[in-house]
Amino acid sequence: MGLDDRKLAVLRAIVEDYVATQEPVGSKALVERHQLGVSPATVRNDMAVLEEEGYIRQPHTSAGRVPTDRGYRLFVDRLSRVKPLSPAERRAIERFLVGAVDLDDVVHRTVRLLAQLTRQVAVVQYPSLARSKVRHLELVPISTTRLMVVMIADTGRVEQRLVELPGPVAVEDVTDLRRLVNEKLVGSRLSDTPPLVQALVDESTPQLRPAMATLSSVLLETLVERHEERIALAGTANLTRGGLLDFQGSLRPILEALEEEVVLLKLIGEAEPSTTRVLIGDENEIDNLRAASIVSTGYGPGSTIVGGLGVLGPTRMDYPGTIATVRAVARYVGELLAQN
Amino acid sequence: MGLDDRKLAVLRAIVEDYVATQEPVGSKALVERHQLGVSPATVRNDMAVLEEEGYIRQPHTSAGRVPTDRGYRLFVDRLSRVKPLSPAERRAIERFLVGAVDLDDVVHRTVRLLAQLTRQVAVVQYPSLARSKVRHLELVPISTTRLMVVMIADTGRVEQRLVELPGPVAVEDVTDLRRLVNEKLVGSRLSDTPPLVQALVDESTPQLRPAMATLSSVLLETLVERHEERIALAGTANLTRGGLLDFQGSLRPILEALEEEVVLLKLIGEAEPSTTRVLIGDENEIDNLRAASIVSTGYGPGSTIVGGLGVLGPTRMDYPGTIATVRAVARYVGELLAQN
DNA sequence: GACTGGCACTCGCTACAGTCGAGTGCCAGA
DNA sequence: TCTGGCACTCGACTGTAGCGAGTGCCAGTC
Repeated sequence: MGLDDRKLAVLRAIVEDYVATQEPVGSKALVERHQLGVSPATVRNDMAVLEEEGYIRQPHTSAGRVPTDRGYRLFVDRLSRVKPLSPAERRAIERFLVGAVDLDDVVHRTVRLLAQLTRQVAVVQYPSLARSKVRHLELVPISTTRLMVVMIADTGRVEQRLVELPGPVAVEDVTDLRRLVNEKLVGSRLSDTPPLVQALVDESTPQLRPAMATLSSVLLETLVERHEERIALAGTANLTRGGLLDFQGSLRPILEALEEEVVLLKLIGEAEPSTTRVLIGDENEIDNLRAASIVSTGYGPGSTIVGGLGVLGPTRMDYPGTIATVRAVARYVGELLAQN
Repeated sequence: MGLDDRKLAVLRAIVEDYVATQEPVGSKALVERHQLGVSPATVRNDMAVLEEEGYIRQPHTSAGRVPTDRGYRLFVDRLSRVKPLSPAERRAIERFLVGAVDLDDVVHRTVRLLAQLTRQVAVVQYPSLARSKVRHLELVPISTTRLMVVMIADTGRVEQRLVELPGPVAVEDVTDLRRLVNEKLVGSRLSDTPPLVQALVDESTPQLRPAMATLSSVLLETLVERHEERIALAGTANLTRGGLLDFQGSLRPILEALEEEVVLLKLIGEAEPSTTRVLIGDENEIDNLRAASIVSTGYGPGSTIVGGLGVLGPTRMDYPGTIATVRAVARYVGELLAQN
């Protein structure tokens, strides 16, 4: 029941042709377009086996074959090598590199670039706060009882939050607070801060304690507990390529899923170093995305990972090309971040 | 050739029925469902006139009538009154009010609320920087030659930008810079700052001048010239309601337009006080949105306007209901902003 | 003069039958 | 083990026919 080399070649040919033409592929067309060295009849026999094993299926009798999710999986794992990028793509990536002024700018450029190169929906997670270190905390008095706290992370992310103090606080006290939190927190990972933040409250003078208590609880709440993840999205219009054949006629579930940040984070936010994750159709845990595939990876300066990025498209997707592009973009973004 | 009352009533009935059923409406069905007090034949004559005048049209001979963009326009201008909100809607809006911690939070909640209530695509512009006043400018040294400048506006918006200085600057000099820019700029409208910023450079000591020059050019460039407008979007999945009948079969142009911030800003960002703007189909200047209508208005604390919000949907839209909802949401958001 | 009922006509939609052809499974033979 | 041949399946397409919603027009009525 093992699949011999020719059967694998047949599967590969089916996947490639189907991805290219979007039409079920038959035995005759297959031998014409690929040098398989055997007759259509033989290919048919191979196809019968592949179908039995669940790698391909027939939309209906007397139609060609179409890869199943399982077929794509085998293709990705064993039958394809990563395509080298074209010079044009390489240039496009480099061109986008220059002139980014800002983390926001970098993320937006990246997500658009990714959408454009892969012609799919692109998703980029902002550097995760949980994986960032505090570079600076700024406290800006808005009124006597209100403070704007601005956190600048080493990844370039800036988050702010309004803090409603329990009572009025003098300007000099704000200065003290600022000094204290910076002394204690700068340089530490946000995910490691809870004990430090607690210590801050404990060590405060009685005068500062109430303010420090609210401040620290806000810090914990916004920056650590429900860690403010952010996401950028682009290329949704690419979903309409290939008419209504992909995604079985309705974009609705896909569009709904794309609006849920939580869902997207789950998909691209769980990146591991230097791996590219490919989720094909059913492998996906989100019901709305059963008709889609996701290719994602982590990015970050050097070999550390601060966030994820990836693309989403129909299961009928050019996996080798997409994987190559996603990896390349992630690497470039990493370099860009390392420069700062 | 003026339209008498009954003809207007017929038009109104056609619009209402078509919006409700999404099907061309015929003379017989019309007299059955509305108390017009005349026979189908009479209605047919009226329809013929309405068609001649360009308010309705027939998709094909022997089909019912469908309103044209011009018909909708007449309906909106003269035949509909703003629907009062249902208690449920009112409650929904109020419920969303409480618990917003942040400008970001407010904007996101608003856009989701709007999408949910109108069942259309919702767009909310962040308070425009051009219409905000500077509340505070913070300069945070990132390295000796790099400064993070954080601007906090009175509307709650916070923008940051990395500044690459021409040479190293001492910490005390940063303190001076900070004091100077705040003294000069706090309280002023961003759109009015260019001369002030120029003055800042002129009045600087020779020691500070190079740094101040770069700083001020960055300020001008990011905050004034290409005034960093931001936009939030929600409810794209609502585009798929009504199958493919709306938007003549393809969502692509719509989705493309929605990705262009510039386009959206043009649509909802040009708000005038206390007016609700309705753009119907062709009236729209963006080609991609010829099949869509936009209902938008301005919002802001009190009677001032700091940004725009609105929804986008098919021309076949419940205008009275949508207008009411958009207005109500804008008013509530304004109140919310006034509290801060 | 305005409205109405009646009538012939239009034309999209659906159902049905027939044809075509791509593609298959199977089998006997090399 | 592969191949050529053959019968079979079934979706896609075409053409025809009947149905019915809806129209425009006209003669008649109030």
